[in-house]
Parts: sequence; structure tokens; C-alpha cells
Amino acid sequence: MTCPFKPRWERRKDARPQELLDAALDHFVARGFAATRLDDVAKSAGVSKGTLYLYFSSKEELLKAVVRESIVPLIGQAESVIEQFEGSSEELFRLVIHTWWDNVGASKLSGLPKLMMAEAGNFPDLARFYQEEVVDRGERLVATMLKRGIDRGDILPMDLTIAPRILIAPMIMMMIWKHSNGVCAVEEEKLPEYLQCYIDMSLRSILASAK
Amino acid sequence: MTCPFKPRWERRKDARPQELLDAALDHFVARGFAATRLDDVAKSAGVSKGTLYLYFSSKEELLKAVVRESIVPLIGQAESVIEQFEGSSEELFRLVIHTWWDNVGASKLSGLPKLMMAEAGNFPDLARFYQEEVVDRGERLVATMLKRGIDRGDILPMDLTIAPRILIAPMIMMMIWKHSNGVCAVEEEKLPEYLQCYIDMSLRSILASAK
Amino acid sequence: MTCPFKPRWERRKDARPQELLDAALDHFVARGFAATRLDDVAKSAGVSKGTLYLYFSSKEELLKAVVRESIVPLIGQAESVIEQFEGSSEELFRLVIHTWWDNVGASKLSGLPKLMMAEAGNFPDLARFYQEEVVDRGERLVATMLKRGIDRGDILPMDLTIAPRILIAPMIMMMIWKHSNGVCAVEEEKLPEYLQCYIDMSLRSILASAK
Amino acid sequence: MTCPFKPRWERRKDARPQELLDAALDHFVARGFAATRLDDVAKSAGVSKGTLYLYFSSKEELLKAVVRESIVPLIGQAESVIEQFEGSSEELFRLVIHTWWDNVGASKLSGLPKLMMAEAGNFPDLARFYQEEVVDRGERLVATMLKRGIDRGDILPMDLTIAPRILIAPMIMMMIWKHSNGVCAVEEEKLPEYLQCYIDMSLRSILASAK
DNA sequence: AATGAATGAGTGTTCATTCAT
DNA sequence: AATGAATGAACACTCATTCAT
Repeated sequence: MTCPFKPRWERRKDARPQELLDAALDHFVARGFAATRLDDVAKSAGVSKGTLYLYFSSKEELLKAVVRESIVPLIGQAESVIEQFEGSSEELFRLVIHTWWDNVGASKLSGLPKLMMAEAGNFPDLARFYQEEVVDRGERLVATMLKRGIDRGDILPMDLTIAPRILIAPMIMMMIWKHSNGVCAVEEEKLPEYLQCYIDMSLRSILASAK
Repeated sequence: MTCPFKPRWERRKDARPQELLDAALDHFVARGFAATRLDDVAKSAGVSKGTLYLYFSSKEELLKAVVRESIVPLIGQAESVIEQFEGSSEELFRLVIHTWWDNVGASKLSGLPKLMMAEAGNFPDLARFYQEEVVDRGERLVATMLKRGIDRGDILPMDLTIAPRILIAPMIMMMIWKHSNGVCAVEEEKLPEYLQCYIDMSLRSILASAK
Repeated sequence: MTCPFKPRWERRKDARPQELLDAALDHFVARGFAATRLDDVAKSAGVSKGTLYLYFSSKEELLKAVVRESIVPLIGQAESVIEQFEGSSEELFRLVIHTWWDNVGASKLSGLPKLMMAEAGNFPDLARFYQEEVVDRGERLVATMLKRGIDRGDILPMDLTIAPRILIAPMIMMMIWKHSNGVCAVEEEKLPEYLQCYIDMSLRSILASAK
Repeated sequence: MTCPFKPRWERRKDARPQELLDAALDHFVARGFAATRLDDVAKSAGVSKGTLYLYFSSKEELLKAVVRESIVPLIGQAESVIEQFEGSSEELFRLVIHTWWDNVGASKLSGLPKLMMAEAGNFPDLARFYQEEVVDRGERLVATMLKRGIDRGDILPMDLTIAPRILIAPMIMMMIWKHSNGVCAVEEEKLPEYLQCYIDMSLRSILASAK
């Protein structure tokens, strides 16, 4: 039987890596991989530089862990939303977008796309991983949603190899804007309006019913 | 027959700067500012590292020059297209997008948005410059185009402070994709289809006439 | 018997700075600031180049530290000698000069004057610091000694704004000679004779009693 | 028969090297050898950097030329003054010092001692040259003057291998002070007083007659 | 004779990584 | 587990030197 009062440091043993990943994501997103100093990451996480190496064997591995660990919760949720949904495509689209934004766009995970766009060239295998596990799954998910609507008749027929990406682009851009340090910055309180505008315009372009 | 002996160097004070900027843009876009080695930029331009410093006083100044020199021709063209156009909004939109893509999207200038998104955090004043001279002017340009259509009656009323940015987002993403080394990569020969799809979807979402 | 395996490095945060300053003073005096390579300083101190930067943020700060740390013990000793002395001016002069030479002239601190003369032009604020903390205090000290003798009657009246500097000049030159690598070099074993000659000539020029 | 009107550029052909040496001496004295940029020397002389290499094969050769060319007129004058003089030792000493200061101390040649002290360590053969051609000849000259006085009976007997150097030291220091950029700086208009004080003190220490 | 664009070796500085404690 | 002093490879930047013009 273990003591029911866990000393703080024992719990931290498990907690530490996530704190490190959080700090690392912040810095990588803000300054880019190369310009991020591990000293700064460590300081943000409240540990020494050496401690980082207890959990990640190199700066590159830290980056990979940041990406890999971050996406785990990214896609799964949305996939199950679509499978179980029964209403109209419009309702579904609104639901998916809002769910996505609440869970991802509003969190620090929203920094991932910018990070990957910026660093893909320097880490090809990480880029491949991200492409397969995030981009491809994300597009398939949207394609599924569109296909469902086309089959139901409330979404116009369209090329499902291309349209999903175009449809999603403004959403990705909004995530990038959040982290672009003043370029195309959007005030926090205006984001709902942007989301609204984005959804309305998108629906008008895909719904079968004249609006 | 040209002389087979290449001179160790050649006086080209006039042509040099642009060659250096071209090479620098390539590397900055591909690897990011920090990960770009001036040695490599110099080699790409066919000069020695020291030569870079004859024209740009530091790596940072080189980046600034890349951005500043690149945008000069960027915006002006499109602005004049809109002012002089006389036809329908649909025709104008198609024209503007195609002109833009031919002149910017298809050139290496298409790397600029990615570069600025990635480095804005590290170079705040450069970010401000880019915001004012490229982003703001670009949005004003699109807003003008929409306003014109709304006044004519062939474009639906909409919030002109938000819609332009949403409308343009997929276009910016396409430029970013071109340079993201495998993430969301689009095959060169499929780009016209993407453009087509983007234009069609966008028009459906803004035109007053039911399609 | 000590362990024959030298560790790759050793923690000596306390001893390090002084060792680095010692090594730096040697090189700066021997070759000048600009011609001194930090690699060499580090090697002399038995550390790597990077270690220097753990203690001094730049080459210039290293120079400043060398000067600042060196003079702390320089002047104070002599000042107290004069204050407490009770004998004749001749005895006092002999004592001051010998004390000075034993503590400064014979140590590596004797390199400071040459270093400062050579680098004052490149580091104006360091020069000002040296002027105020070493030169001015040194001259005041000699002036005090002369004033005391004039008041007692065993030293001739003289202009105390000028004479101290002239009187001290040969002493400073002897320190410079020690470090001028062959120019005006004086053999180590002849130094006592030089000191003797300098003292005798100086006394003859300032003492009131005909010699 | 040559044209009696020499165009300016033809005379400059010979004049140029001296202008270059003058500019080089200024910079070497002010900043030291290593910290002096040939760019700056060239600019001071009003020529391009490449032109320097038409006259001097390297930076080091320029330094050597500066020293060698400078000393030619240095010593000769004083030597002849002593040989021909007929009056008392006091008069001779005053004459020699004033002649020296007017011709050397007051000119830019006064920068030479500082330059040689600073750079002797980096240029051993130049140091040897300077030692033999300037220092040794200078000391011999002073020794000759003292010997003459001792033989006449108006100068006290003293060790002629040591005393000359001590006697001359304040003079050398005054030359160094002129170029030490604020360290021990002496106001231009106070120099005569310093000279006066130096001469009086020196005479009191060497003259046989009680003063 | 004179220029100045171009070079590239050399050095100050940074920072990911290691390891004794 | 955690630290932080030490390392050294890497890179920005400088400047003496070269050479086509």
C-alpha cells in the first residue's frame, strides 16, 4: 500500500514532460526552431537546461515530441463528431467548426500549423509524419462530411480532392494569424465575428439551397 | 565560343544586389532566417561570403532588403487593375486573382508570406513594415473591389472589415503551401484546378445572383 | 599519489575568474588588445574559449575587468604607508619606492601602464576610469609625500601640480620596459641597480640638504 | 629638355609615400597596429586602399617603413650638436633637450616610442632595429654628453651604463603622454612648464655645483 | 598609376550538448 | 532526478590582400 499523501516532487516526475512540451511549443511557435534557445525553454518551464536532456535526447527530438504529443488529441474528436451526427450539413458544418475552434483554435495547439509550415523544410520526416497524421486525416474528415452532404442532397457536388483544402484554408490562416506577432493580427474579441463570417461565406459556397 | 577561363571575379556592381536578394529569398523561405547560412546564400549567388557584406551590412539587413525590395512591385499592379476595370464583379474577381497568381503566386515572391509569418516575431519593425505596406494595402484593395460590386449590385452586402481577409485566405495558403516542403504540397500541374476551385467557391459566396 | 586521470573539466567557479584575468593580462600586455586571440587566453588559462563567456560577456568586458580588478590593490597600500610614516623624507621616499616596486613593479601588474597607454585610444571610458582611479590617485599620493617634506623643511619647494609626474616618470618607464619585449629591456638582475640609481638621482633633485 | 611647369600629379608620384607614411603613423599611434584598418589609413591619405599596395607590400611592411623612415632624421641632429658644443654642461643639456623637443617631441614623430613599446612584442625584428638605431644611439649620445661633463668637472661622476636611461625617461614619458588619449594627458600650453620642471630637476641631480 | 569590387582566412560569439556533482 | 559549469563546433562578421579594369 502506498502512502496516500504523494509528495509534490513525485507527481512532478510525470508532469514535467508536459510542462516542458508546453514551454517548448510556445518558444518554437514564437521564434522558430533555430532561433529558440533551450536555455529559454528551460527557464520558461522552471527547470535547468540539463533537465531537458533527461526527457529529450536533443533539440530536434524535443520538436518532434512537441508535434507528436500535440496532435494526439487534435483529430480524433472531430472524427467521432461526424460519424455520430444526424442533422443537416449546415448544422454539422457549424458544429465541426465550432468544436474545432474551441478545442484547438483557442488553445496553444493553434500554433502547430505555423510551426510545421516554417520548419517542414528542415525536418522532412517530421513533415511527413505531420502530413499523414494531421493534414491527410483532417482533409479526409472534411471530405467525409462533404460526401455525406452530397449524398443527402444538401451540399452541392464538388471535387472532393480539392475542395476540402480550399474550404479549410481560412481556418488554418486564422490559426496562423493568432501567432504571427502583429502580421494580420486579429483582436481576441473580434475572433467570433471572423468565425461567423468564415462559416457564413463557406456555407453559401457549398450548400445546395439558395441562400 | 566563349572564353573557357572564368575570371575569379567579375565586376557587376549593378546586377549583384538583385542576385543576392534572389538567392537570399530562396534560402530564407526554405530554411527560415536563423537556419540560413550566409555561406550558402553566397554560394547560391556565386559569390563569396564577404561580398554579401559589400551590399548588406548584416544578415538582418539582408532580410529586410529581401522583404522591402520584393514588395515594391507586388501591390501596385493589382491596384491599377481594379481602378480601370469596367466589367462585372465576377469578371473583375477572376481577373484580379489570375493576375495576382501569374505575377506573384507563380514567382518566387510567393515565398514572402511564409517568410514573414515565420519571422515576424523576431523582427518587429520589419513585421510592422510588412503589415502596413503589404497586408493593409492588400486588404484595402480587396475591400475596394467588393465595395464596387456592392454599389453596382452584383455583390452581396457584407462586413468589409472582415470579409476581405477571409476571402483572400485560401490564396495566401496556396502561396504558403508552395513553399512548405511537402506539408499540404500541391503538384505544380494541379494548381490551375485549385485556383479554379477557389475562384468558383469564392464567387458563389459573394455574388448576389443565385448560381 | 594523485589520480592520474584528469577530468575533462572541473568545477572551480570561484577560482576561475582570477585565473582568466591573469591569463588575459599576460596576453593583452604582450600583444595588445586587438592582436590577442581569446583562444589563446583560454588555452593559457586551461579552459575552452566558451568558458571565457561564462564569466565575461565580451572581449572588451574582459579587458575592462582586467584593468579594474588589477588596480584595486594597487594604490591603497602606498597611501597608508605615507599616512603613518614618521621619519625623514629621504627614508619615506626610499620606502615608498621600494614598497611599490616589490608589490607592483615586480608583479605582473607592472604590465598595466603599458596596456593602458596602448589601448586608451580605443576604450575612452576605460581610460577615464584608469586616469581617475590610478593616475590621479597616484599623483596625489606623491604630492602628499612632497608636501609633507616641504612642510618639514627637508624637501625643496616646488610646483606640486607638475613635479610629481616628472618624479614618477622613470618608475613608470621601468615598468613599461619590463614588458616591451627587447626595446629598452633591462636584465632582471640589474633592476636593483636601476632602482638605486633612480632613487639617488631623484633624491638629489628634491632634497633640501646639499648632497 | 623637360617642361619647366611640372603638372601636379607628377610631383605627387614622389610625395605620395610620405603622405601615406604620415597617415599610417597617425593611425598606428592612435589605435595600435592590429586595430588600424588600412581602409582608414588610405582614406586619411586621400587614396584608395589598393594604392597602398603600390608602395608597401603588406601592412607589416608599412609599419616597418613608418618606423624606419621616421627615425632617419631623429638622432643625427642631436649627435652633431654635442660634438660641436663648447659651453658648460648645463647649457649643453638645456640645448639638447630643447632641440630634441622642438624637432621631435613637438612633431608627430613623438608618437614613435609609444608605437614601438606597444608593438615590439609582435614584431621582434623591427624591435631590434629600433633598439639599435634609436634607443642605443640615443643612450650613447646622452652618455657622451655626461662623460664630457664629468671630464670637465661640472657633472657628478655616475654609472654611465644606467644613468642616461633614467635621465631620459621623463622625456620619453612626455612623448608617450602626448599620445595616450587622455591618460596622463598634458595640456598643450602647459608643456613648456613641464619641460622646465624636468630640466631643472634633472640638472639638480647631475650637476656638480650645489644649486 | 590608381581604383575598388571581390576574396577568404581568421576571430569573436553563441548555444546545443555533456557530465561531474 | 536535477543541476549548471564546461565544452567545442558552427556561424556572423571583418579586413588584409588581390587583380581586372
